Amino acid sequence: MRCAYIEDMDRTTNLLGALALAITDRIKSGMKNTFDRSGETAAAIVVLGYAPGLSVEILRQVLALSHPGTVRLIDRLEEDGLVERRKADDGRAVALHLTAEGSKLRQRLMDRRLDMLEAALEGLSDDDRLVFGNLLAKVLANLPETEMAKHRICRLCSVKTCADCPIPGHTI
Amino acid sequence: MRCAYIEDMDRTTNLLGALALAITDRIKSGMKNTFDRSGETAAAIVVLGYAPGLSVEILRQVLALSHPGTVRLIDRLEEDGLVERRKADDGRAVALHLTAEGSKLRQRLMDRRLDMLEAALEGLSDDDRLVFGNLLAKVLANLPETEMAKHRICRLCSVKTCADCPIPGHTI
DNA sequence: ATGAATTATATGCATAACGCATATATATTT
DNA sequence: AAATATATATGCGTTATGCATATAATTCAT
Repeated sequence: MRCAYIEDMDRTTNLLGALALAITDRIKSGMKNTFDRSGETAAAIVVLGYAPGLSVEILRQVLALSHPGTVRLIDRLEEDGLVERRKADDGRAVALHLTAEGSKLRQRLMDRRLDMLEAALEGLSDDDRLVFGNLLAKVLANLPETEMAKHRICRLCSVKTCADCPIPGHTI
Repeated sequence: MRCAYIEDMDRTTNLLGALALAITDRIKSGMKNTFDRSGETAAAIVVLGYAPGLSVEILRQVLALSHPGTVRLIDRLEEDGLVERRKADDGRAVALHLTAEGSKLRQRLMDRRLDMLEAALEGLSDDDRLVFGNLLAKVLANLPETEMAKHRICRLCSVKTCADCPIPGHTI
């Protein structure tokens, strides 16, 4: 026999999974309409906007891809004219930079993501939104187990600075 | 100039995207440890558990894949010994059924998903959890625009019945 | 009731997005 | 200066997809 209390816990747990899935579906599909690539390609563009000159190795860790996977991802973005490989201080490394076109696309991707999120939150009152935001922040603050996980969680975020970011000690 | 009100709205919007991404990352990675396939394959197993005898065509709509994509997905699951194609009433159609092994794997996948979700909610008080669950339900209730979208949102859910499901009129 | 349209599935072929193993170039350490 | 470590790139294979098309069964219109 299970008490109502436990049932409520299960409900919250499962609902979080359902909403997370629905929201990422929508964001992915919205972004795919703007930029016809899948996987971590869009995330790479957003991250490179926050961290111009990033190396392939660090980008790899943020995207949680293999080394060759990241190299090929950058190959594709370079072919698309969205990213440039430049010389880095460390002669082994490559400094990745968005082109002007890449920056424009990045803004469109981020806007599209926010559109999808806004639409999803349409039914919430202003009060509900505030409460919801604070709870989201509380959950987010507990999630990352490493420094890199913080960057990873924020790899699609639309914030200029992370002053408001609930994830402690996170600056990209 | 932007007022604090708008800033809070933006924060909630963005945080929902960040949390959704982090949670689906974790669920995907947890499920992948249990079952080394990606894409919609795990979702197919969960859905077929709820709807034994489902046709490829309906499954295709739930998973939002192309027809050939779904046929090949079922080919893989059949090769893995997880799904069987049986005769359907409609002679054109195929009735998809999980094998015993498929059902066992399905339970492991659903357990793994709940484990990841439980871990994410660890930092919330019981009160917070209830409030959070009600807000998640409110957002979820507004999301689906078609009947099929309801099934799609619930394609990984861990619920025997949808009596508690916040999505109106949803029975699989 | 029969031919036409529709529906369900499957196959041929191609591609995007990866991973593993390995090679190469540059830095760092001993 | 040699050995080791680090950053990137390439060869090759695989998984999960899509588009175009073929085949089989059902439904509909006459």
